[in-house]
This record gives sequence, C-alpha cells and structure tokens, in this order.
Amino acid sequence: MERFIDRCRQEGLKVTPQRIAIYQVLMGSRNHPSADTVYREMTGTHPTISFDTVNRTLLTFAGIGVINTVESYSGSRRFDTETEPHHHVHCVKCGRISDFNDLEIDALKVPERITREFDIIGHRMVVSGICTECGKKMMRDK
Amino acid sequence: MERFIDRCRQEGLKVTPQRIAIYQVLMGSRNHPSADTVYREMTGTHPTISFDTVNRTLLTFAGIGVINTVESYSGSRRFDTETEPHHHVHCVKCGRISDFNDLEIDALKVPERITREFDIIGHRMVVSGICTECGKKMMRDK
DNA sequence: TTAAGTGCAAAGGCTTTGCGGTGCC
DNA sequence: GGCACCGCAAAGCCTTTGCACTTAA
Repeated sequence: MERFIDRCRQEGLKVTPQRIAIYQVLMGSRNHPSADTVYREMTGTHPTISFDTVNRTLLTFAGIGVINTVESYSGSRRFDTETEPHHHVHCVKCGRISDFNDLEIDALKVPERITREFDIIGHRMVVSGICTECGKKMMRDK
Repeated sequence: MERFIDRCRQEGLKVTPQRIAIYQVLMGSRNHPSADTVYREMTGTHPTISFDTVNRTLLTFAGIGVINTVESYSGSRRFDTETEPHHHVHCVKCGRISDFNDLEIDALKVPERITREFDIIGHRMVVSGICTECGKKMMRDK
C-alpha cells in the first residue's frame, strides 16, 4: 500500500480516497474483473463512488502498470491484478480466466522473423478449454 | 468453395448468395478483420448486403468452425480466417495482429493442474509488442 | 491556489434482438 | 410450402467524452 502511494506520487497522480479504495478491492480479488465487477464489489463499502471513476481509474492504473488489461474473446474489458508474467486459460463457455505459471513457457523465444518486425514486450500462453463446472452443466443439459 | 458448400449443408445451413460472397471475401483477406471491415470490403461488389447479415454470418461461420474469433485487447470482435493452429503477435499501439508458426510452441504441454480443471481445446502463444511502423511513428512524435 | 480528479449525463461504438418479407431446399 | 435467412430498425451494453464541482498537493 505504501508502495502504491509512492508509485502514484512518482507518476504525478493524486492519491484520492477513491483510488485507494479501488486499489484495495483489486488487491483483494484474485480474479480478472471487468470495470463493472470492481464497481459492484465496491458499492457496499463505498456507496458514493461512481462507475466512471472506477472505470477511469482502472484505465489509469493500467496506464502506469499497476494492473494490466487482459486479452478477451468478447464482451467487456477485463483487468489483471497479477503483473508478473504468467499464462491464462479461458473457459470458452463461461469466460472464466485462470492463471498458471510455467517456466518452460516463460523461457520460449519468439521466432526471429517476428522480432525483426516487432519490438517485443512480452508473451503469454493463452489456452482455451471448458472448465469443470461448464462441463458438468453441458452433461446435465444433454 | 465446393467444400464450403458441403460444410454448410452438413451443418444444416442454407447456402445463400450472401454467405457465398462473405466467404469469398474472407478467403481473399489474410488479415484478422472485424465485421465492419468485412462489410466495407463488400460494399463495392455487393452494395445491397446489410451489415447485420455480415455480422450474423461471421458469428455463424465461427460457430461451425469455418473461421475463429480472435483474442483481443479492446474494441470490436476480430475474426481469423486461418483455422489451423498458429500464434499471434499484437501491436499494442495500432492493434495489428500478425500470425506466426512455431513447432516448438505447438508441441508444448499445458501443466497437469490445468488439464485437471479444464478440458483443453487448444493453446496459442500471444505475443505483444510494437510494430515497426508504430515504432517509427513514435520516434517522429518525440 | 490550481491542476487533477470526481460525478453526472450524454454521446458514441459495437453487438444483439425482434419482426415482417424473401428465397433456399 | 416451410423454415431458415435477410434487411431494417430499435434496444442494449460498454466505453468515451464534456463539463461543472471538488479536492489533494
């Protein structure tokens, strides 16, 4: 939290109660929330905050690297509170995203043809599949 | 084309002039178009087609696996005409997506913890970076 | 003090839905 | 002839923008 405040100051961002509250919610959730999810998680404890502030703050945080935006297959923008390199599994049915780590994948090199054409920032494995819950649901529906 | 028509019949889809036209446009473009891009590519040759038909048809095609939807970081849904497994590089500035192939990456195994939790469909490396053009542009703007 | 941030409201994109008319099978 | 499909229009999300008020520094 100290470090978050320092980070804001360092970036010339004001440390407002809203930003602190949003940051706390983010640190408390190990998911990949949308702006709306974060907003609804806060309405209980911070009834006066507006959705716009949440959304704008998330974009601001993503801009300074406190969080990241996540690749998605549809719908609304998702954020990631885990800023260390890692990998994702998407459930194609419910959209749930899970993290995983894998040193072998981390160590992979991108082909030279690509490094010539792009300044590489990072890479991530994106796995798609069907999660256990959705699998069960599909069995029931059949 | 023959195979496309067979595929439609097989799936119980009617073979309409619109679907044929959209399929032709898709096969002619090696990009990762949005519905709007496909639509605008067609207005010259097929002035009477509606955006909705294009959009719905793309979703239909994606549903039967003729094309795929692509992971994206914002904005509109993008489609992929390449249905064989391959990998992607995203330019974080302009949103351009390039394909690449890599047998080593193809062969990677997903950790067992994940295979227990998900029925895996496939995996893809998603690289992010800045493309040459955007790099130049940033130099000029500085 | 003042520039940045907030909240509200409206506008803007993109996607989805409903429905009457059309055309493939 | 029936049912899927098309085109149009409206509605629904989500995101972005503009502006006046507030507040951290």
